[in-house]
Amino acid sequence: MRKKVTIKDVSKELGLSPTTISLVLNGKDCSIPEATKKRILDCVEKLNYYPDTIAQSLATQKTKTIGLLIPDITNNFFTEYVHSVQLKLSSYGYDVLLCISEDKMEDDLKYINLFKNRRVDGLMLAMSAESLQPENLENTKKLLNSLDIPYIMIDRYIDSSSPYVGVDNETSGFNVAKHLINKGHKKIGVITGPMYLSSSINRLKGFKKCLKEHNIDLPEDYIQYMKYDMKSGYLGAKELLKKDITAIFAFNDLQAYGVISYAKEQGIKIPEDLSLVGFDDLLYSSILDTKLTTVKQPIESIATESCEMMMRLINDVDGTTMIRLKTELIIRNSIKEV
Amino acid sequence: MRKKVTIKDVSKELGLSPTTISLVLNGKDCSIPEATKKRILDCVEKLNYYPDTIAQSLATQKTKTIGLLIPDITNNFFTEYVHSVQLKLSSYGYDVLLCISEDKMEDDLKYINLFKNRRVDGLMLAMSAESLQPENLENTKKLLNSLDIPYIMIDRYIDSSSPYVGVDNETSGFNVAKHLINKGHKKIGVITGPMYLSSSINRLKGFKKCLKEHNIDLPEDYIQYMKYDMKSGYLGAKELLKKDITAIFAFNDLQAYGVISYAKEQGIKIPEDLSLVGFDDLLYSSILDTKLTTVKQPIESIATESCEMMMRLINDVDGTTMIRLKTELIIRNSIKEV
DNA sequence: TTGTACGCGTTATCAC
DNA sequence: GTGATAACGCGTACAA
Repeated sequence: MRKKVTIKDVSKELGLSPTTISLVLNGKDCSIPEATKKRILDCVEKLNYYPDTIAQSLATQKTKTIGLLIPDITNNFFTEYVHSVQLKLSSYGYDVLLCISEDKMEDDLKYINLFKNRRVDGLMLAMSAESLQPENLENTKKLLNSLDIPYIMIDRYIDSSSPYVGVDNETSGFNVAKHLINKGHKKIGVITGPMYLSSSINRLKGFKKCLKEHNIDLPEDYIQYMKYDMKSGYLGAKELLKKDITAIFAFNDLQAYGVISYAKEQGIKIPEDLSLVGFDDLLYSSILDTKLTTVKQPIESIATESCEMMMRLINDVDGTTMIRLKTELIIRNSIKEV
Repeated sequence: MRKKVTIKDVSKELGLSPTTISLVLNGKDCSIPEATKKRILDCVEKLNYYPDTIAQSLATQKTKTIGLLIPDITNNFFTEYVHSVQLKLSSYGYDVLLCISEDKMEDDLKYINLFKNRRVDGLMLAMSAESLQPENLENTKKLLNSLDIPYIMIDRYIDSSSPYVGVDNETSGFNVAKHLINKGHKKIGVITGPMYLSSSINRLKGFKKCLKEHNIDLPEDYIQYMKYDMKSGYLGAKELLKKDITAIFAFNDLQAYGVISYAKEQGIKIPEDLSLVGFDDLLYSSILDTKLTTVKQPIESIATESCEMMMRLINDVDGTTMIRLKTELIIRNSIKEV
């Protein structure tokens, strides 16, 4: 194992002081002759010197690392987000430390502490559902406030005091309702996510608003309050299909897959017997036997916007800290006109 | 932003030397009175002191970080692996730096260099298909050999000179063939992955071996050499269904989904008109309309074994460096008896 | 049992 | 234009 080449080695080789070399390498070319500059660069190349990130971090107190916390890795919405973020941040010279909380508050805490210890320069957080429950909310807020690291919330937010990037869930919910109503549906069941997540709250809000505008009733038992996974979709469908509904709005695609699974089991055909809308537009939604009509989240834009916001926070430049992106209704063939 | 508490602060507060405190904190309790120990621990608690990871790293030359490189984040095989690894490593006190190569050799190179710069303590690599192509293999080997960091290959290997964890693909391929043959199939089409990936090579090898043992022919045009994604499955099915085959063995589940998609489009029923086997047992395979018979990779075991091997390499303890785990054939209903 | 002094590899400050 | 020197915060060998 060959020894690491340090700046001193370069210094000795050239008979120049480390300071000078450091200046050139970091582009702080106050007043160094081109000739010397070239000599340094050549020598660096020759010796294959590159600065030690650790030592750099200690000296500058910056790690060029961003902590990224997501609740669920089986949900492709988050994995695609992780990918885009990693790509984008790397173009800024930052790397990402990834942690997965499995929607447990305990892990949020554990990993945020880990990020603090690692002295990451910024945090991008999609907090666990548990941390956002009413009884834990105060503690979560306290935790975030005590952070001396810039952070932004992703996908789910607490309140306007924290920087946030996500989609306009209210309008999205509204648009789904509008589409279903246009197709003649009046008895629509809903499968929500956890109702302490802003995404669920707002999707439902927009949905209800549109129904109200059309004087359509939404009985409380048409709403199944569930979690954001496949099993919840299955169970929700089971309940809803006891009522005489003609359509289901699942608050994410995983749930919609669960609905499909239950319908299949019961010999209920989609869209002939039941219309279905999802949310997210995961990869699989386009290849299922019943191609799913769903709301597409602009994952790449979310990633781009959140990375740019992060850079703004880190570099202390002004700009908006609350971004809600538009979604797009992708119409496939899981909805029938009635 | 309050100042970080350093060991000196603790030292001053107590009137003890930093050395003593450091000793206690790192459990090197050679001979320190319980009383002093407690005083120190209490004070550390009170001041909320925790050591600076960066400074620690610089001093010890260890970062307690593992670089994890995967080719594709939309493939749930890898995401589930990432999750398990992160969990397992964190129990050893290690964190993971994640990079995704999108199967590009250029990115393998870029990220491995990044890992080197970051001075990670170890590398876990699922190299890109491109890096493993014959024409690039020499360069890839050279790159790996020049690494002065312990590394292991995941899922796909080069040769026995590199530590490796994966599954026994040959036996797996053999077992799929056996199952299909038992069900009466004789005309079986195959959709492979890139044939410079060990996984593909060995799956095909085992598959052919079993066919040969049963004196069953495998015409060259029953084999579609493709990539490990959904589109390849679609295209492969399109070709294969021009022949009079009764079954298809797709080398991963994503491809199988592609086959399903094409079959659906053509009104070909699975398993009535066509039998299908996949590989991986992704989450979705159990909920598709046609529940997929597939080979389950023990992802958690792969993660566990690879993390343990990593720890062995890092701590220089002996042990096997080549692990091939057993797979399990999950029989659902995508195969018909003929 | 405890303290001193130095090394880790940079960057930054301030003379020269 | 260039070069000492300190600082970053911790670990550790060695001395007391």
